[in-house]
Amino acid sequence: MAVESSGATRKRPSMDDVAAEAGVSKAAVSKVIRNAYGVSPAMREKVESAIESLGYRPSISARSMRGSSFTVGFEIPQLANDFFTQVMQGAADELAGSGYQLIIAPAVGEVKGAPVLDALVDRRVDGIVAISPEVSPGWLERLGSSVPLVLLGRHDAAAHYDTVTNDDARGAQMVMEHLFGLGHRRIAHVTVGGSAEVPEDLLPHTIRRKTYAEAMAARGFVPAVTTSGPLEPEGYAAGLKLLSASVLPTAIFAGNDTLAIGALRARAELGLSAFDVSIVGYDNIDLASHPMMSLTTVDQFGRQSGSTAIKLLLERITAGRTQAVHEMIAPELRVRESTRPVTVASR
Amino acid sequence: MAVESSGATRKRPSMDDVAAEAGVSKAAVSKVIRNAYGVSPAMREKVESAIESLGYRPSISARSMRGSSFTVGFEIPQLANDFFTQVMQGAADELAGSGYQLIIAPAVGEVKGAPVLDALVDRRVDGIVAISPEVSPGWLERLGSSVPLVLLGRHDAAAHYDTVTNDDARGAQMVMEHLFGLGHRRIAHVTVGGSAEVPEDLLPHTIRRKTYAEAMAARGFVPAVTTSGPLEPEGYAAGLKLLSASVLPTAIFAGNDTLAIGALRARAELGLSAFDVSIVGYDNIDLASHPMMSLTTVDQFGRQSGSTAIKLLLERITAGRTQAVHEMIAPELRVRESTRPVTVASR
DNA sequence: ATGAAAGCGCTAACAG
DNA sequence: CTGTTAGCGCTTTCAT
Repeated sequence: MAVESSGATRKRPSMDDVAAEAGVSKAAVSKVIRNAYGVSPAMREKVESAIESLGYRPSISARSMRGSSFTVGFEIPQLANDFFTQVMQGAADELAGSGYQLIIAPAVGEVKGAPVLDALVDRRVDGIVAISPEVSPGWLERLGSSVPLVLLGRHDAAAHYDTVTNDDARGAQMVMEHLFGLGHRRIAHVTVGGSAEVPEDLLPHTIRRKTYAEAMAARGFVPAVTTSGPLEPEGYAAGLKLLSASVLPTAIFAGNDTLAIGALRARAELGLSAFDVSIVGYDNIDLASHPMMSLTTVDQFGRQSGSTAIKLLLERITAGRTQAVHEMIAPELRVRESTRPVTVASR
Repeated sequence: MAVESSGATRKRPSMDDVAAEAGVSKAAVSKVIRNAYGVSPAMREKVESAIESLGYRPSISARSMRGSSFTVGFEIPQLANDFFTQVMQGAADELAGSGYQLIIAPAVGEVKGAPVLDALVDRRVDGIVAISPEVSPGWLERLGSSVPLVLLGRHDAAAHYDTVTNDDARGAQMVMEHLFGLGHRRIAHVTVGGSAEVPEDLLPHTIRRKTYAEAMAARGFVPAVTTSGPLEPEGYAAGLKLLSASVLPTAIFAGNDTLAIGALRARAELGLSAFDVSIVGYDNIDLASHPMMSLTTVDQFGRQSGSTAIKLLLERITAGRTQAVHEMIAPELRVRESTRPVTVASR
């Protein structure tokens, strides 16, 4: 009787319809779907079968006007980056089965992070995980005081949001020691341009760059920094420029694996190999371990970062934690074949 | 006066607050933010400055209860696949500046497509783009009759949703001709398992597999199909199995590039090269053109598919089109170095 | 051109 | 344990 099979598009049933079908009040239905306290087994039974037979699904829009949306937003600055993909996977896996739905909002083209974060808040997500290298700490503090917020890849000593990051200084230091140990002196660095909004020492790329420059200076070598966009083709362009110069670097430390893959592309295209110029990345994306790529890099445990971020967020959402937590993951160097001892010829 | 700088978290302003601040009615404010007909310049001016000074942002949840949510949902079955990333990029770029926000909902782990599509509808998105190889045509027809819907990678002759796909039979045919032309006879195929819910001839992977099997049979060769999961490690496992057998295939046609990269990993790890066994993929992800990978594959223009899907969706959303459109993109073979003429030794 | 009022589908007191 | 009653912040008739 509740089942109609007419072809017409019928309005989706509301809570009122369920209440009517079950012969109970709206409030009762609400309690059942929320597993709230105070429903008799009989009531639950009636309501559930009404829900079933009507195919009722609660409107999240309506729910979120009073209660929660059971939705977690994840803002990313870029789609074409396997490291971010890895992080998102960790987050998605961690969130699975929690009753919350993950929605990913990419900041694409000219749109920086803040408008996307706003868009998420406008949609009343219960919490936000973000990778937002473009947004100022002040702006984030304000956001964090009105919605549970976890930032990935930020070294902010924030009061109103959590952070999950890796020790970029340590990671970059390991890279430099590795290269120095191989005898390299003319080491170039490719970095991703930061934002004027954000202090230098808060962002992975600027910390890596700074660590690089200091390590070079400490040995009396001349730092050579190339600023690049974040995409593989841009890493390729940077690599092409460096490897077409009159005097080549013996090694390139790319700010991340995506750029390193681009640099490898340039190196291979110019007929060069690891014996001519070493290349190091940062992130340890899955591709880095591929034997045909074999990229020396720094593992910063993307999946784990993603899942940690969700854990922290859920603490804020469900347990109501309000004190900020800042997690720092210890990075590990992965030495592979893209780096070689410097040769006599190239020295 | 409207600007307060207390540290306390103040409630975000509602339309009522704006109306009060501007000294007009709620309805007037609503008209202004919707650019609706019938607002005097003076009114618009007053309202806009009130919005500005209060930092007002409309609640999408509330709006979507009567009107629209200005949100487009994109469901994907997998995060770790560069082809999907490419498609999403095309979609994101096409949607940029349209006033709609893109939200991506991944179907992760055990969760198949349908629950995620439901979650999107529960959140009242204005339209959905989906890559859902697991959902039956009937289910999709029902969904499509209640919300604008575009499916990628489906060959369904659907009445209530649009499709954007490539000619998989043609693409697979080109692969087989290429391999036959190089003298290959023992060609193995790695496919992604389909769903019992969906007829064989509607899905890219099953069409490619069928085309492969027919092409082999037509030449009197024995088809050898390995079914695999969709992840790179699974492609690797399949490759490892095939390449550790007592009699090796001379070529492997992988169902997509992700699997092919996995197969390449196995090949390289076993100390084999294209001279021993050729490997072909399908998709032409960016990595395929990398000189260190150089994967022969079929270009199915992911970015273009994504942008086409959004165009079609917007036609349904804004222009109210209701007649289904089915777009088929012509694939192109990209011959690279992962395939070689069969050698005397391996023949 | 503007505003008052009803209502979208739900949750949250509060009564009974 | 159950139902009634207000809203949540918008959009939408319908008057004015």
